[in-house]
Amino acid sequence: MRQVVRAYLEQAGFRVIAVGDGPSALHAFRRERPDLIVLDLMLPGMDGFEICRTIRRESGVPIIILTARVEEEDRVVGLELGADDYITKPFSPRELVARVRAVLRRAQGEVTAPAVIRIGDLTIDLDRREVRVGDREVHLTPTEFELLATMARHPGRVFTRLQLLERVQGVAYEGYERTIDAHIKNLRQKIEPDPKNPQYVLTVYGVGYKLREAE
Amino acid sequence: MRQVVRAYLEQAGFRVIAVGDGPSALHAFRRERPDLIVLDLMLPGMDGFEICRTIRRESGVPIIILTARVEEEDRVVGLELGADDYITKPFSPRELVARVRAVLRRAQGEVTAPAVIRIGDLTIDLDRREVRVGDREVHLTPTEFELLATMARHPGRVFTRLQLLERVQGVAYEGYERTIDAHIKNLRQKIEPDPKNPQYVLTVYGVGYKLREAE
DNA sequence: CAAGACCTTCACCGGATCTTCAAAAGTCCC
DNA sequence: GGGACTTTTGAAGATCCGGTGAAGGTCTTG
Repeated sequence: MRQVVRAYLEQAGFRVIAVGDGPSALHAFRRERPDLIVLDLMLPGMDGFEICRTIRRESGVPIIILTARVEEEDRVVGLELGADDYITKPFSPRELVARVRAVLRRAQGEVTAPAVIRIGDLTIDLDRREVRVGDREVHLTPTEFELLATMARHPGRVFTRLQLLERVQGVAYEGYERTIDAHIKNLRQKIEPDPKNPQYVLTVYGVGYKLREAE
Repeated sequence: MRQVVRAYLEQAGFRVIAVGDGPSALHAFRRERPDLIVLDLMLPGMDGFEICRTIRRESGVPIIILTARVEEEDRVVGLELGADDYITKPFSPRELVARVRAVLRRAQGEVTAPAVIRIGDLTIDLDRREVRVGDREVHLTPTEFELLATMARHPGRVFTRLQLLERVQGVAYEGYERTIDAHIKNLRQKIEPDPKNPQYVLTVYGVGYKLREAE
């Protein structure tokens, strides 16, 4: 079994260290600091879950549990102990390799999404909540940022004041539509080179506002 | 089916948007920017793999494929298209929830790469759980360390109090969001040269906190 | 089992931000 | 060019938000 897994993973280009019991596994983990661990729960010498727990206490290394235990309970426990994936035997070696790749892909940095929108000189980073004009960072209030971000997710599309209000203060919007105007004004002061002649936040007369599209 | 999945995920504390066909899925994805997508391959109106591929072109959002197709070939293709996990029917809802958590855990934070993070004079060793300012070691409580470590895994990214709370006391968070403020205050006392003018742990007004990026 | 460490909650304060209004300026269409 | 309507703008008062210190509760550890 161990040899099959090793062979397939090496075939796929990975360097593999294989050991045959729990204590050896812990020891090898501490010595080698692998990029990923495939852990068979049925190792002699130590409860598999216990090994998983111990490793998790010491490190965030990706762990794929491989086992004959098919009980739902075991799967849930394994995943909640911090395993990244849980594969039951019999399994396809090709699938194992694909799962190893998927977990590594995610674990080695492929973080969720850049989430950066660029329009002309304007850069909007949704995760960081940062807005830059050229390379000058501008400070926006929460409402201003939310307004800009809302329009930036659909450049060119027109938003009515009501839509913007809802987005900005939640569905339970109530109150003066014109409040949006005030925020738009402040936003323009901050991001427009010439607030009198907006080139980013455009007015759609009689309807609302929209953000210019990237060219 | 959709309702079952929705019910379980909501029960687990997630906010769910459910749609019933391919084009709606793409549309909802673009509009809502979810943290994770559970994708049924058998949606009407569009090939499931095609949807997966399209989303992957636009974003690194975590995707879990859910399907009745049990062929090894399909699994491998799904995972290689960039899916993070592949679950076949019939599946246990509890397992689905556990897998959603596992993928999110990995995607949202726990990047394995660097165990030591340096930001200015601040050094955070995740494996050793040690923090130094300059070469003075500072003692942090478990909660303080967890807070700092969470933000340090994504310097610059903004975390809401709720996200931090969840991370610090597990998914079953409950209680006062502003508890976080107290920990932040204590953390600042320990690591900031001038706690009144933080240069590491920054407040994002109306949203939460973030850690300064390394320059 | 008791001391100490740690966590949670609360209420108050000052500052940041939001809302509202009315006047001024602009736009549209005949 | 003019009337009706819409948007812009500045300012002021109201509101919201984060920082803080203290008090009490809970968990850990010897």
